[in-house]
Amino acid sequence: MTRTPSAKAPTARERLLSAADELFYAEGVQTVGIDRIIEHAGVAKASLYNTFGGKEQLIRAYLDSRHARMRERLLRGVEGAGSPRERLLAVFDAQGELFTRRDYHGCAFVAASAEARHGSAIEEASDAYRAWVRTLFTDLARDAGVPQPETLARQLHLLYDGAGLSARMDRDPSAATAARAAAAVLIDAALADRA
Amino acid sequence: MTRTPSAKAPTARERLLSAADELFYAEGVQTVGIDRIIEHAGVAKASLYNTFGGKEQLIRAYLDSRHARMRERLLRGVEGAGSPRERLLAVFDAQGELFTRRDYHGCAFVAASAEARHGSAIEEASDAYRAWVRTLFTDLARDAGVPQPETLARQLHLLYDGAGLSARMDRDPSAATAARAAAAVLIDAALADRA
DNA sequence: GGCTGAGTAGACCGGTCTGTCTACCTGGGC
DNA sequence: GCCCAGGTAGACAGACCGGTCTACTCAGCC
Repeated sequence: MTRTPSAKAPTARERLLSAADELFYAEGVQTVGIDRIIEHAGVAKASLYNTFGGKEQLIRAYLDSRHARMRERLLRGVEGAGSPRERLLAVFDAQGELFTRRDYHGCAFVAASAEARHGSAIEEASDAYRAWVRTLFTDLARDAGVPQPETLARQLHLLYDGAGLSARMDRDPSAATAARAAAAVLIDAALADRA
Repeated sequence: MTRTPSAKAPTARERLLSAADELFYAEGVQTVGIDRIIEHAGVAKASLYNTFGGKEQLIRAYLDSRHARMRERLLRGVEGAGSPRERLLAVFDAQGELFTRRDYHGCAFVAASAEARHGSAIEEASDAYRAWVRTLFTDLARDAGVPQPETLARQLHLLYDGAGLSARMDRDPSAATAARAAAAVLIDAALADRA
């Protein structure tokens, strides 16, 4: 399917995904029209419809690629940390690196879901992303030996969401360190509950 | 200006605001067009432009009314609580009441900001709302006697945001109780830091 | 050398968007 | 009785939307 040429000149598919990633993320999937994307990609309109089938599927592909990149980013951050406790906190460090980028515009899934219909492809992609994050926190919490890993994971996920939202809405990258500090308190409290 | 007739038949302004509140909140300020609103309000198009000047100003008025209602809701919840600690937690209870409503669709300001231009009236309204929430948490934290009320307020605001976001994205109203439990841990930890 | 698949350029379609405008109605105060 | 503010109904403008379609180009492979 995806032959990942990459070495040679980028295919129309790659150019479209790259343009979609840039424009959809910067201005929103509703606001940005097909014409802007094909122009920015330097690609014919027919290529978009032959390759993806329509705007909705292009949005889906854009979100899936965001999911994959976020997964790699968080896992890389986690594997560079030592103790289980530090691995949990490393998630917030990895997230916080994004906040300092001047093109940071909030969580792509939150933005895309804002005006999405119930049951849409956007909702599916968001659900998949959120489930993965939850699982990551749950696995790390279990490794840390807390009595109720699901409970701690849920609380940390709230902080994770809140940090991304605050970094965007308040235009304040320090949300990551605030979330990290709060996470440390919650983790230590959960660890203190061990028998 | 606003003579608040209310007793007699609702004015065009009131009908428009009511329709905007319903449709904008349920489907998004981008998705819902002028025509849908004036039809739902049973009002002529000219009335909208005479009264508000345009869609952007109508959105602004819609957000301002949401802000006012949310402020009343949270303050009512807080004033019903006893100790300073309970007053802080009451914010999450008041927020959680919203989550159980089947028409809950997330934070209106987050949704409206998702695809808003930088510097727009939407951003102004969101900033005002968020500043008010932050001040509420800060004042309550100060009343509770924690050493660094701003720090605790910031952390609780993260949980508040995360709860609203999770209730929407995960379609799970129990986000409020999870946030409340996490908030209790953070509050108690902050209180334990007192000299 | 000819075929094929991927891609290009751009006209075109029906529909929708915000916003403007004209023309008409109507009830309450003077 | 008259006026007029505030409202209604709806045509209209100009832009843009997602999507379809035709006709053409061109590189690589058999």
